[in-house]
Formats: sequence, structure tokens, C-alpha cells
Amino acid sequence: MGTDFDNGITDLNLEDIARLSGVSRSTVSRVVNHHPNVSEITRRKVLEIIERYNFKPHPAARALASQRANIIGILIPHIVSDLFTDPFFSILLQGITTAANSVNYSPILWLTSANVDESAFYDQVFNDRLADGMIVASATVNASFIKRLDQRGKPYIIIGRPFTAYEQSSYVDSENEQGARMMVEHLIKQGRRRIGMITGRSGLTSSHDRLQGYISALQHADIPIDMRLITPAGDYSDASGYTGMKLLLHHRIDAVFAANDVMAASAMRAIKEAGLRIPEDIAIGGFDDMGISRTTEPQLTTVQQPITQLGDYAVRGLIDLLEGRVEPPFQQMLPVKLIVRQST
Amino acid sequence: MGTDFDNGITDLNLEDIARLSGVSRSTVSRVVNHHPNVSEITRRKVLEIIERYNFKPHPAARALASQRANIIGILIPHIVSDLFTDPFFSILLQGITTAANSVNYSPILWLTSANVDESAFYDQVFNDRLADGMIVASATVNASFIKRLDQRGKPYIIIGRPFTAYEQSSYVDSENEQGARMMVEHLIKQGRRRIGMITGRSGLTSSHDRLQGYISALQHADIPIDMRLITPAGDYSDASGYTGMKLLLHHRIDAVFAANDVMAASAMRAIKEAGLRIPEDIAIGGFDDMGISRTTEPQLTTVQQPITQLGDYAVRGLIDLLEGRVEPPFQQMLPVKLIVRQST
DNA sequence: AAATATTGTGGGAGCGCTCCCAAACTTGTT
DNA sequence: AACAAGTTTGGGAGCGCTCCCACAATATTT
Repeated sequence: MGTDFDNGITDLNLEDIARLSGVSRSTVSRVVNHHPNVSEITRRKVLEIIERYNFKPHPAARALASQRANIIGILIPHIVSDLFTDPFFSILLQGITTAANSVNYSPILWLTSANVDESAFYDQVFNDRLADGMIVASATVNASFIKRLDQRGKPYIIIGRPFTAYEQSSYVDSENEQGARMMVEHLIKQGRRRIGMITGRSGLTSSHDRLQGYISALQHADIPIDMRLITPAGDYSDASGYTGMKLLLHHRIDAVFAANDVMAASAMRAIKEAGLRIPEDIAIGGFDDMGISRTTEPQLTTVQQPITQLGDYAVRGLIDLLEGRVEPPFQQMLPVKLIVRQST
Repeated sequence: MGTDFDNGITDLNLEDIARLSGVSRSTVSRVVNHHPNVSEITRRKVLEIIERYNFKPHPAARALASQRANIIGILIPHIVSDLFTDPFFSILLQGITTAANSVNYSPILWLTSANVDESAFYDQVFNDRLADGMIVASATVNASFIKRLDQRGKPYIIIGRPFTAYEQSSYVDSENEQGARMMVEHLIKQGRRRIGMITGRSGLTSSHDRLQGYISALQHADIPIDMRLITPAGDYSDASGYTGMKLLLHHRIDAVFAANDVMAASAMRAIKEAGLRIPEDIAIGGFDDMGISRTTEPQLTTVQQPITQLGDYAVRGLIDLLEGRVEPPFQQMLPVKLIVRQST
């Protein structure tokens, strides 16, 4: 035998492996696919040859024969233009791809782009025949979108509860409302009463739910809602956190809840520039618990959201749907956790 | 005929389309693949049927028969953990996927992850049989990596000139050195003499080249290099820009060049906190020209790098290699541009 | 020991394309 | 009118798997 085929790609196929190990194509196939009815002895024999030649079944052939490509589509909207400084989608993407790889699925990526015709783009997405299923970031989702997704006839999971038709669709989401509420209750427990909120991008359920949590916490504490303390134009970006905070500073607040850490960090800058102390004059809480929350001065109290796990559950859920182990809708809410640091 | 097959996926195949349009499988195949030898009249006839039924050839079948899957792999290292606040990779990713889609290729994504065994991960990457070619972010690249890439026997393109073996490998890169030099020459022209530099993450050619440009500009102006004015620990992150600037402030500089916009923005914060004015006391320049550079106060002078085009050229180059239209190494340097705003 | 159930193995057909070759039809040339 | 050369079309083989069914080998029951 040769010596250094160890690393390169061998162009052997099932048939070759079968011949080399003295069995039939079918048996090799069974071994490769972990089918039960193979005797231990032949299994070993075949596996040895497979190892030796570093044989990997041809994915296209497999996909053609089985009508499953082991590919999942990931659709994420305008990742760049809008959510510039927010690493949420990067982390999510990483979570999804890692989870997919761990179960031998390949992720193919669809990112909308400003300078590309949207309708042509979505035609491409929905006509795709490669992906067995899709994971969709909810920001893209509206009623007609869900309809097309359904028409496609393949399973999908939405990351983030959609506004539309969410009773029937499959999604994975964090307990945004509960998290926000926990944060605001924490602020109240610290004796804060005039609590502002810097909201997230409108049109996203995460923003809606976090605002809802803020409102509900105040209501339960019998603190009247003051609309002037809710910034209308937050959008999860660094810039909007800064300007949002500037506005709130006109209303002598003693605490603020920012709908994500990025905005909280820039709000902290605004607070400091106004000559106020954190947390003595103004306490501040964020949401996400990403890297930044530990690098701010003082460190940021925040709500930890399991972004990576969001991807994880989405992948597992999708594959469960794919393999018929579970019936849609598959819906999963992941718990969040209050992380108290120095900013409150 | 039915009425609403307009949008759903039809499960017709070439054979069906052939029957419906009264020609043979082969002819339909020719039409689909834009082969020349089809008479105008049959082409039209077939196209009409294809449109009507929204027929798309089955990618797996096509891949199996042609041994080309129209898939490109994208490999990006530790996007999250390290380059947290730097949207460079997000924009790049968007550029690549958009370019790929426009030529009917699907991008599959490989992201390294901290909590996954690296060697297993790379085994997966290199044993992948799906992708026809790969686009690799240079941060991952070392000699043994390139060797395995070569062994794979499929074309690849590195984004960002690698340190190793770059004479033989295919890459696309920006004129980092030239850009840095333009920036520093600009600062010198403004009368600045004590110019600091906040460097990028070590181990990347972009960091190296930008530092090189800084040095060469100073040398050409006969300004001695003062090692104390070069921060050793920059890494393109927000935090490192801030702390780097704090250090430089001990050395009464009158200008600073940050190796990217993210660090420039946080350096500006440090400058302001020290009570100094921009650009009167300290002029500052960045690199990249991403969204941030327009939201800083004052707006940031920077070097515009064509990130999206980087992805574009990488995809086109890869496909040229794939289709044998060009011989490796394919190497392309993209021009950069000095954008003067208010910070200098 | 024979009959039956269980487990293990091989071969054929088929997934939906591409690509080659041969046949049929055009067109042009002498 | 006969032939060469070019253009257009159809059919077969094959890409490398999966999956079903039939058969062989072994284990279990009576």
C-alpha cells in the first residue's frame, strides 16, 4: 500500500471500499450509516479500510439518493447596515454553525444586502433546493414571508418569536420580557423610582418584549409609567444608546435600563460626560451579557441571554423536525439570568 | 392545469419538462445550461414550460453528474471571541455571500469556535467534499495550514495576504501599507511631527503592513521613529484602542494613527477624557471607513478599504480558478483611499 | 431434527442530472 | 442534384450513493 494517502482526499467510492474489504456496497453503506444489522466482525473490517483510505461518502450522491442533503439554510437580514456595532448576529451565527457541524450538517448562508434587489433575493432563497430546512432570524419575518416559508414545504425555525402567526410557527427565543422585568425589579429593589428605558429597534419582538417587561415591572411596583422616560428611537446601536441617554438626562432619572449592552455602554459614556456617577447618581442595566459588559467602567449589570444556545436549540429543533421526531410547531423559550455587577 | 403552482416548489424533473415541451431530456438540459446549439424556437418553447412550472434543476443530481456542486466554503476564525466589536468580518461575509449568490453559488460557512476541538474542526473542514473551492480569512493561515489546503486539491483564495508562502498562494488584499502611508503623510503635511500609532492585532498581515506604512512615511519625512509612540498591544478591539491611547497620552503627541476605525473611535474617547481637543491638540486617523467613522465627534479621517469588494474579488477569483479560466496563484491588491474628515 | 424466527449480506433499481456520441435535419457549395 | 459541413436533437451510460427485496447464515423453538 502507498504511504501518504493519509491526509489527502481519496477518490474512492463505496464500491471500492466494498471491494477492498471483501463485502458488498450495501454492507459498506450500512456501516457508514450506522445501521444495526451488521455483524461486529464485518463492521470492524470495513471500518478499518474506511479509516485507512480516509473515505468519506460523496455528499451529492448521498443527497440525490436519500433526498436529504444535510444542509441547513441560515437567513439573516441586513446584518451589516443596521446592526453594525451589535455582535449579536455574529455570536448567533457562530452558535448555529457550531451546532450544525457537530451533527454533520453544513450551514449555507443567506444575507440580505442593501444593494441587491430584495425580491430577486428572496426568490433565490425560497427556490433553493439544497437546504433541507431553514433557520431564519425573526427580523425578516412578516406574514407573507411566513406564508412563503410554509409553501416551501420544508421545515424551518425562526430565531426570536415573530409577531405574526406565532402560535403556529416554530421558533426559539429568550425570555426577553421576563429578563427585562427582572432587571427593572432589581432596580426598584435598589430604591430607584425614576427609571428610564432605552428601547431596542422597533419591529423586533425582542424590543417589544423587553419594553413590556419594563412596563410590567413598574406597574407591579405601582410606579406610574412616564412616557418621556422611554426613548422612542433606540435601535440597538451604539449611536442610539448615546443619543437616547442624552435625551433621558433632561428628565432627572435615577436609573436606566438599556435594551442591550451596546446601548448601555454608550449610555454610560453619556452619563459620565454629564458629570454624573454610576451607580450613585444613575444606575444602569443592559441586556445580553456580551464581552462589553465586563469592560465598561464600572462593570455593567445586565441580563444574560444564551445567544449561543439559541443557535444550538434552533439547530436541534430543526433537525428533529426534519427527521420527524417532533411535530411543528416547535417552540422553545430559553431562560435568562440577571447578572448583577457594579453599575447598579 | 392547476392554478397555484406559481410559488411552491414543483417536484418536476428534467424528464418531465422534456415531456411537457415535447423535446428530450438533453435538450432541456442544454436550455437550462445555456448551451449554444439549441434552435431559438425550441429554446423558447422549453423556457416557457420551465417558467410556468418554476422548474429548478435538482442541485444534488447536478452536482453528482457534473462533479461540481456550485458551493464555496468560507472559513473564518474565531469571529466572535477576538474581534468582538470589529464588524470587519461581518461586512466581509456579507460581501462574499452577495457575490456568491450573484453567480449562483451557495456559500457554506465554517467558523472556528472556542469550545470545540480545533483539530477535529479542521479535519472536518479539510475533508469536506461539498465545496468546490474555499475562501479563507488569512488570520487562520500558517504554513501547515496552506499545505493541507494544497493537498485538498481544490482551489482556494485567502483574504488578506498570508505571511507564509505568499508568493505561491492565491489571495486578495487591500493596499494596507500604502493606505497607512497615505494617512501618515497626510498628518505630516498638516504639520504634525510627534505621531503615535495604535497597532492592529499581531499576527495579521494587515497589522504588519499598516505599521510598515506608518514607519515608511515617517522615514521618508526624516522623522525619527520613536518606539514609545507605537503601542504594542493593539488588537483592533474597542478596548485596546482606549487603553492604547491612554498610554500614548503620556508622551505628548500631536497626532495618532489607529490601525482601524473601532480603535480610533475609542481612542477619541480617551483623548476627550483627557481634556484635549480633536484635532487642535491631537489629530487622529483611522482605517477601514466603516459606519462609525461618520458617527464620531468630530467625524473621523480614515483610509477607506473596500471590504465588500474584497469579498467580490475573492469569489470571482475563486470561480475563475474553478473553471480554469486562470492559473494559480491568483493575486489581487485592491486600492484604498484617504478620506479626510474633521479629525485631522 | 425439522421448522421457524432472526440476523446478516448482496444485488437491482433508481435518485435527476451531464456529457458523449450518433442520428436527423439544415444549409451551402460545386 | 449530389455531397460536404455545420447545426440541432435524442438516447445511453454513468455519477455514487440509498433502500428495498430476496436470499444466506445463524439462532431459537418445538
